[in-house]
Amino acid sequence: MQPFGELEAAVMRCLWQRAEPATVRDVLGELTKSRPLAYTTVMTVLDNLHGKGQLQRRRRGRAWEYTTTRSSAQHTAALLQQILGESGDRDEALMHFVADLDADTVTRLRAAVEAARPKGIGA
Amino acid sequence: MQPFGELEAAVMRCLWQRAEPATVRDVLGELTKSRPLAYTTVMTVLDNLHGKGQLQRRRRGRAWEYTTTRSSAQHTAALLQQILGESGDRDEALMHFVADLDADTVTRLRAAVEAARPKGIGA
DNA sequence: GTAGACTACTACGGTGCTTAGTAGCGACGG
DNA sequence: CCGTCGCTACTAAGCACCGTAGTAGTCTAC
Repeated sequence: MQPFGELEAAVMRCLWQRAEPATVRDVLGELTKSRPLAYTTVMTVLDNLHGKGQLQRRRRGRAWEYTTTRSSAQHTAALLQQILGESGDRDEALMHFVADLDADTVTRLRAAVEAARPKGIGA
Repeated sequence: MQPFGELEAAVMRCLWQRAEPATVRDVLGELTKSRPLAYTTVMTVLDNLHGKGQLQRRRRGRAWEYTTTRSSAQHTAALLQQILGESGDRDEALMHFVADLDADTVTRLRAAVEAARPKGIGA
């Protein structure tokens, strides 16, 4: 699972925002607000993302209806996980990471960490 | 600042491990332990990484001596930061991220978060 | 001044993303 | 029943980046 290309990212963003299943035409309509794109271009991208497991699809009439397999947050979390996993020094990296966060985010992170400590169920 | 290629990553790992400045020949010596590479290949990669700002270099005799501009941990942290920044829902993403961490890492993360709370100096 | 080492410049193949065309199929309207 | 329109599947070309390396030029040391 590697980072998306530019257009792929735009497509994913579009799908994440609307929370509802979208057809090629839906996505095309959204994307062409900012730049001209061919119908087939969007279709190819959607098909590629489906092939990569990033999207699910179901028939609606003659068109496919695409949905993201993971929420944006889940995807981001998985990316973070992966980056951290590839890192040599997880702990050091986490330290730096937290140190660079703004105060507000640190607060939320602290809440999350506390919530994730149910007394020691750990691995 | 995007993820490294395979060889680039190997070079960075090599430089991070040895903590000392390294010449092309040094890196070549290290990398050829696992696979055959041409001197110029390594040179090109080092030069590219330097061009991308990932490496600094200084003359030593006639050769360049390369050093990483950031520690491995800093680099990882920056990547994490970037991923998170590109995400739509930072908070949700962090929640998922923490939820997926193993207990040990959560413990360390908690320590990091606590360390980052010097009473409320916030942004 | 000749040899060796090192750099700069150049180049080519592969892969993945972006972009899109063409052909074919199926449904609906007349 | 037939044509048109929309949609999909297949195919493909351009571009960028990475990996890989050769060649030529320069500088030092002997």
